[in-house]
Amino acid sequence: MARTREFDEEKALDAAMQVFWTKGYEATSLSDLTAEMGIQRPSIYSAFGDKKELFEAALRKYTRSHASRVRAVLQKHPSVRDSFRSFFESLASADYHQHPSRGCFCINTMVELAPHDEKFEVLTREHQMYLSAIFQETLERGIKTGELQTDMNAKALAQTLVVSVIGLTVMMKSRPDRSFIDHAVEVTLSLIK
Amino acid sequence: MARTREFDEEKALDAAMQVFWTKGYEATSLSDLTAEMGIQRPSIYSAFGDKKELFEAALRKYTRSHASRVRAVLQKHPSVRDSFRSFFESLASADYHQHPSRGCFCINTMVELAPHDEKFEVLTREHQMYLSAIFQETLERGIKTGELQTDMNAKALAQTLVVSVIGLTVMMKSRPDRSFIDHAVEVTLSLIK
DNA sequence: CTCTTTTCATACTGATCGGTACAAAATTTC
DNA sequence: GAAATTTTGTACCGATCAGTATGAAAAGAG
Repeated sequence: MARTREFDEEKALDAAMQVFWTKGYEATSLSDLTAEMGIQRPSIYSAFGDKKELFEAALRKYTRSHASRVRAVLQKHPSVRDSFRSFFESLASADYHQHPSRGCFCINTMVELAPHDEKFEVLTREHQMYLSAIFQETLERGIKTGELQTDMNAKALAQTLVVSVIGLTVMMKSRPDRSFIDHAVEVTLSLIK
Repeated sequence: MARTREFDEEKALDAAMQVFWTKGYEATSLSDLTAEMGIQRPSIYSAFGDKKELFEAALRKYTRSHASRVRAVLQKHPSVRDSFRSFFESLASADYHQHPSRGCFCINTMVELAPHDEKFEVLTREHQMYLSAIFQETLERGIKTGELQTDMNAKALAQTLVVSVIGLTVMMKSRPDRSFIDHAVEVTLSLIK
């Protein structure tokens, strides 16, 4: 047939994800992208479409891998409480000493694009709903094993935990004292009874 | 002396605040600003400095008025619990049926600029700390009047409530079911014992 | 009224934006 | 090998970006 593609599409998309994650959509230029992806503009357009489509592909890649990482952490401990503690503590310490604080790509997109673009409103909402469902399943596992109170509202608590994760992730971008985050985590975990 | 300024500086700054609040820093152009502020570019530069300085002035105006609105709501009811309920419910319903969801200007800035610009990291952090202090004072008032348990950690709970406010505000940008927000508010309020 | 000083509107700057036309390079099929 | 087809690098497109030079308009001071 013809010439074969010289670059690895997955590696290029991953590089694009890193740039968009770090700088956001508007602040990322095509020149930033070609530099980090290691390919030229026409290759980007032929492989991924325009800037918005590339961003969408990058975000989808992120949410997929993020969801599977969260699932893994929540299944790491037999105790549901330990799982959530481990989840919140990794969240708090992960980006704490890295600059700039990239936070969560999906949350960043909720703030920057969701209000002005329905596609991203839906995409980000679906990811949060998925996280909420994972949290709920985990809580229900705890109820079944007898670790958690049988009369708790697993759905409502799962939704609250999603809100807390978002709040913590965003709050960390302003670099408050470590104790601020630790207190909030501690109080939030106290909801899991 | 000389010619007097024809525009109202406060009104112009307020218009700039609305634009930046709605569109963010990067997505707002000087042309957007001149159109909404009703003045020409040289007037902006002579009165406020460059785009970043104007943004900073707009954010400072926002945080001042936001802080006083929050203070007012938290003092509206004799009962601290009622005050927080009223605060969270106004938060949940305020922007619920407006498009686009502007959320909170300070939170938007935490996501867009704080990670890349220390000035805004500090500015947004200070505002969150101030909110946390208001929350804490309100909780301590409740302890004094006997409405709340005397052994509660007012500081830790105030910080948790700040995190919840941020989480709720950002979550609403993806327009989840109303019940999602209501559940999270209900569970969060249950922390105020 | 004249002079001085500041604000204003217009129009422009170089730089950068997202996106593409085009032709050389490369690879498979025949 | 030659032809066909796709990718690649370069170089460019018009549009828009943030910011400014310039001179006219306006208003107080003498």
